[in-house]
Amino acid sequence: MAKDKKLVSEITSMDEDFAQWYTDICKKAELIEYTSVKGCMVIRPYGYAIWENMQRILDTTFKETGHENVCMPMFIPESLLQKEKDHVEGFAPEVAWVTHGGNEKLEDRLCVRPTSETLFCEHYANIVHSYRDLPKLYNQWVSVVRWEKTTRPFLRSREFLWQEGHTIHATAEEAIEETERMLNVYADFCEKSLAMPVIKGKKTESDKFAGAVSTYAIEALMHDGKALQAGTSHYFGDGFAKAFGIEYTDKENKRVNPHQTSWGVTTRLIGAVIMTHGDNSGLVLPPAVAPVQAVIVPIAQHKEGVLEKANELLDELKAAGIRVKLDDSENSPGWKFAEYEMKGVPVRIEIGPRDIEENQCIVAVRYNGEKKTVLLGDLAVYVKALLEKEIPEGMFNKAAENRANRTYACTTIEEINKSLEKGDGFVKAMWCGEEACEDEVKEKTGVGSRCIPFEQEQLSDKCVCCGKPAKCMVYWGKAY
RNA sequence: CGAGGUGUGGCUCAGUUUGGUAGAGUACUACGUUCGGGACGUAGGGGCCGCAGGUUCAAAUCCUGUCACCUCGACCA
Repeated sequence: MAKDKKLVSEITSMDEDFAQWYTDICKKAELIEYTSVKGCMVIRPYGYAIWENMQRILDTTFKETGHENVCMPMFIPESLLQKEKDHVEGFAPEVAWVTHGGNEKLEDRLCVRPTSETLFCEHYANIVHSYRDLPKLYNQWVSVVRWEKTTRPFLRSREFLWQEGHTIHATAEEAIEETERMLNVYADFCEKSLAMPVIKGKKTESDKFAGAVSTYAIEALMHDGKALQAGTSHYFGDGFAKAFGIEYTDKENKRVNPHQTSWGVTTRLIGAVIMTHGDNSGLVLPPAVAPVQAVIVPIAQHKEGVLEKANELLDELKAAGIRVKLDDSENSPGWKFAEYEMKGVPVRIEIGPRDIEENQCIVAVRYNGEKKTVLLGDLAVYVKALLEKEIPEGMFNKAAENRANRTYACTTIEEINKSLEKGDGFVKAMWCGEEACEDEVKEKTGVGSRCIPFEQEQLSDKCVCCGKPAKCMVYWGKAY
């Protein structure tokens, strides 16, 4: 077991050292390891277990909403990728190509999927013939490859794990409803399971997915005031259907094109959790996705009765359905405290000779550092309540407060610049809808449009940039 | 791709200016003492000093080339 776990930098000196703080946590909490494959990373067991928990929760919801899991090939022939013009233009600069099979050169080279719309389309074209075949609600858990120039663990790597949902519907209304429904699934997951507040909204024209009619997104604000897109949901209209020749016969015996959606979240969510909740001592995990929800640290474990009692507590908490671990290694208690704080374990239970005499133990909460003495008889119920209610709610409120402190409502460019002097964050400002203004705001202030939130506010009736009548309020922010 | 920086035990680095036995901290192994916030002692193992050439009696150190990685800028879940 490696023991040098101290964080090199601290979050208090946020601006310069934030990136260092972030990568330190990724490595020291044993989430990842770098490899000889540039821009890719090993997700280690502890990091992968977080992802598995996210998968389990989301997949359960997908099943409840009627989706079926499938698996498409990893390769897409160039000819297939070419069929939808906007789509190929958007993805071409960042796809990896397979040019040879063994020693033979391929006639139609294959790209390693950057996303699977084209494959799903080909499949739909084969199986959708009648209105009775619709809708089809699919999802797949796979990895995709995008040849990024600069990479960062979880936030941007060349290969990443994700879930991509793809659905096809008879009508536009149905498809739009699905797009919004899945965005809400993501938002609920982020807010309830990850304790991370998000803004739900629509992307501007310039920022939408390649080939989409409209793109919806959830945006979260990180510790350092930068915005992170945590999930997307796209409505495609019938554009892909036309390009791929997907048609069905409706009730009136007419041939028509169906309407499609796709939506996805990725292992980036792990990065979002780190940067939303992490602190100077390391990672802070929301209980719902923490691989270990509670750790028992015995004090003076060589003394009689300590390990026996610790094991009793272990069994009791396990029986209560808590993911609990007893660390009976030879490391000192202080070392163990620091170790599990680094790894973000939500609850720590200390049990030593003094406690055993008093029939109690100490329960420490990771996210706020609070320690309490709890009678052994009450422990399981107490910890269960912490994990299910108090900790997730407390973490959410803390994150929401940070976001509120870093959200600025502005009516002029000058005001935006002045606000940002206090630190990066979300800027709320009115917009006329013109791309020129969107670009100008970014150029003059450094913040780009993140989304047009569903929850609109009327901050003023003029565009923050050109002063012409405003169409909507936009969230602006710096991206990673 | 444009600019800057760094390559030395697993990790963090010193040593390079001025060439002369390969260093420290930490981690690792063993034994003993410890144990309520990253314990201590003793002993031990571990290096083609990024790679390839060159100069020299002698190169981690000087010269040439090369590769890799990191940070900052444009694109991106």
